[in-house]
Amino acid sequence: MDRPSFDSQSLGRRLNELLVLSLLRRAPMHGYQVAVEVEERSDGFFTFNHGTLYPILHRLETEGLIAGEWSDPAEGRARKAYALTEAGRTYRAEGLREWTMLVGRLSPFLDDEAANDKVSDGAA
Amino acid sequence: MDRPSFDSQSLGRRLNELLVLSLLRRAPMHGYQVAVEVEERSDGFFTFNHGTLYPILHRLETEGLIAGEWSDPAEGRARKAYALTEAGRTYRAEGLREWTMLVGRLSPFLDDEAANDKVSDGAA
DNA sequence: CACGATATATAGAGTATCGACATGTTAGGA
DNA sequence: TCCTAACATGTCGATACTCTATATATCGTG
Repeated sequence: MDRPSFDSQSLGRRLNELLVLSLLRRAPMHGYQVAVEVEERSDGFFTFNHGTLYPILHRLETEGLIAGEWSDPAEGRARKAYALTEAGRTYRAEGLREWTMLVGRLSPFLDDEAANDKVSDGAA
Repeated sequence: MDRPSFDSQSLGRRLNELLVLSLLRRAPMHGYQVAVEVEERSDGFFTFNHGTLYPILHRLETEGLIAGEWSDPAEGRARKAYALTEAGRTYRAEGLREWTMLVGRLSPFLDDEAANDKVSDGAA
């Protein structure tokens, strides 16, 4: 039983991937569009620098989690639309579970008033 | 306008700090004890490698968020007990708010079924 | 007296984001 | 037509953090 432990080093990367995969889940998008959508839909809370986003997309594509396809050259400006693959869907679901677990596990550490009440593993 | 935005790069660091500060909030502890408590109280989900924990403690002390005090040499094994300072308490509260905000902001991106319901004026 | 657990500390390696730079296209106004 | 801004993708060096391994020293027990 590999009890899922927490890796603080890759947390940022995982979260960024989760953001991208979740956006692509609704509909295929190209890179620039992903950046704009994330920023707009979060009121500027989440942002993607180009130097961050494109390497992420390349990585996800290399790993087979998303599939990129260049637009028809006849259709004007060249764009690469990314679609979520089956593996990507699975990966996203797994990442979502892990995120939820992290939030849940962290909670008792953060609000220790509640923890005091609940987890009195011994009279202090 | 300092709308708090999200910094994925320092997320791991912030979370580790939040864990440490939250533990120290209950009572002063020395480094080794922090590592043991975190691991025990989370059933092994969170762990602190020594090479990770001690630099964190040094950093927090340098920034005045915790105050370390060496044990009385007469009391046997040398230990450095860290206590949360006033600044540390403030910093922890702020970090907690930011964490809560992150979780809240991320939520609509992750479960977009719910978002679908909410964004479109669906007659639920 | 040797050994493992306790306790703190540092150095080197690896990895990922960030900011800057680079390239080319499309649409609109002067 | 020319020029500018927005669109669209891409790469590279600097930076910053954790992780693994190593080092030192004390305490209790057999």
